[in-house]
Amino acid sequence: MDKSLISAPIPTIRRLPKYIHMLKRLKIENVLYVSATTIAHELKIEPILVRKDLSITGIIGKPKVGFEVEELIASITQFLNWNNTEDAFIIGVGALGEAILGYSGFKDYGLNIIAGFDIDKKKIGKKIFGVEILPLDSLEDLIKRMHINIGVLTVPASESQEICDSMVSSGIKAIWNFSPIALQVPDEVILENVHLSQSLAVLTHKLAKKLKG
Amino acid sequence: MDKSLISAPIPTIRRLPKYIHMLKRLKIENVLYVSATTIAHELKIEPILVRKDLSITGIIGKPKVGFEVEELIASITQFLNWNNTEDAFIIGVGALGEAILGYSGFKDYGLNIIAGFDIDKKKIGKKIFGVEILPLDSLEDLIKRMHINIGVLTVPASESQEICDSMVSSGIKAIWNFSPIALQVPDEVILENVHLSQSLAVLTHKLAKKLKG
DNA sequence: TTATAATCGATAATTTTATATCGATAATAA
DNA sequence: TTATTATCGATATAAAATTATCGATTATAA
Ligand SMILES: NC(=O)c1ccc[n+]([C@@H]2O[C@H](COP(=O)([O-])OP(=O)(O)OC[C@H]3O[C@@H](n4cnc5c(N)ncnc54)[C@H](O)[C@@H]3O)[C@@H](O)[C@H]2O)c1
Ligand SMILES: NC(=O)c1ccc[n+]([C@@H]2O[C@H](COP(=O)([O-])OP(=O)(O)OC[C@H]3O[C@@H](n4cnc5c(N)ncnc54)[C@H](O)[C@@H]3O)[C@@H](O)[C@H]2O)c1
Repeated sequence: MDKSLISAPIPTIRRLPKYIHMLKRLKIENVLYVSATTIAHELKIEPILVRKDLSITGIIGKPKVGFEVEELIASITQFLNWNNTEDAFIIGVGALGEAILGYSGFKDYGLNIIAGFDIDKKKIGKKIFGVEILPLDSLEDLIKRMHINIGVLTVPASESQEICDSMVSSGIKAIWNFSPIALQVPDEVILENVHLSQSLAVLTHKLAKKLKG
Repeated sequence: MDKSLISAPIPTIRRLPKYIHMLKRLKIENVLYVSATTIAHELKIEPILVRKDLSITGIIGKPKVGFEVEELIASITQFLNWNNTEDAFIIGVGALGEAILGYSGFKDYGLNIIAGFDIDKKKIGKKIFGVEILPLDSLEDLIKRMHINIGVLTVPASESQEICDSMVSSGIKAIWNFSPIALQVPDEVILENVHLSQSLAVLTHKLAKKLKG
């Protein structure tokens, strides 16, 4: 049975990486077992929620001791399909694009960026963190020929819908969008947005209440 | 009555910036009125949910026409307290920190980064995008003296708890954390995490289901 | 060996969030 | 002027997510 085929609530999926972060640290510290209670305490969530989240990945715990750390990492990783890294393109190698390109951590999250695309002639042809920057013209052809499923979109907001359309027409399956725009994509294309403004909204609203209230 | 003092569900707060993005575009296009139906259609959410979200900011719509675009922008902005930008420090001016520092968009989201801090001597003393980079040693003193409320944390994960503790002891009120770590802060300190792995988890999980299922 | 304590995991209850219904309102057209 | 239509916003319902309860299990200590 392939774990990554099971459905889960989005909130659960979003918490799973938090568990992985903690578990990997525990592994480094040579901790063999960890209980839902311990995880919950560190991550400030309820133990019962931790157990529910973990159980969806198929792991079975041991009463009195908890879960085996390595087994749990493997279970979550399989569930997220992070054991199979997907090759991806990034479009727009500016400040943010370059930071993402240079971040080695994403390989642990199932993402392997193998090429960047830009319109800036000063960037095209160069290698950034070992990844070649290619002209935008070649994007469509390469998505098709290399069967790329994921596009990371870090172009200016004004350009993103156009690039998005171009990727979609080339058969891209999922777009990880960083531009502050509500991209229009067909139902079958997975769109995941990183809108930092959303996170900041929560922060500023809470802070305003704290300072004034 | 100060709008930013009203409580709202977190999901609502997280959607508000999406409305602002769309509304600002409409304003540029000289659109005067917009209905919840129109917003809902573009953002792929239910009209009733849009109305509920907007109503929490105190706006009152007009039957048959909808909401006045400018008034609605003002209403949401006030609710999020984005009309009062907060001065902030950023700690760790690496690839990501520099991208954030250079991003002019955050001023529209109530955040004004006025100084960066790092331990890298090559960076200290320089100005990046007009913002001075100062030595980490001066962080605590400056938070206190300048009454800084927000710290943006973009140091390596191994360093972040220590810097976090240092900011907390200097009286910081809110931390916007980008490192993949569950920071421990006292209850009264607002902690907002940007864990890109969470977003990626949703994407990879959906993609795996799509490709295999 | 037996009692104790911690934890798991199934089921139930509660809370939160999203959606549906419908009368009231205001613009538009007959 | 009056009918029609789109939309708002209050109230009600449904769905989703979280939290509580409790018997079963197993390591640890008496
Ligand atoms: N920098 C941040 O912290 C930050 C934060 C939130 C959102 N964003 C969003 O991320 C995106 C990128 O931001 P940035 O700060 O890196 O901007 P940037 O200007 O530094 O980089 C944009 C890059 O895209 C390239 N580009 C422009 N048009 C292109 C096209 N049609 N095809 C391919 N490449 C093209 C440019 O040459 C440049 O290299 C923007 O949409 C921005 O709103 C950035
Ligand atoms: N780059 C990305 O796309 C990305 C994505 C997700 C998360 N992150 C996280 O963001 C953080 C920064 O990532 P990055 O790619 O910019 O790393 P980076 O190595 O480019 O930058 C880190 C910066 O922090 C400085 N620094 C180190 N120790 C410090 C200390 N004690 N005090 C002050 N400054 C210190 C370094 O000199 C450097 O300038 C990391 O925690 C990383 O895991 C980055």
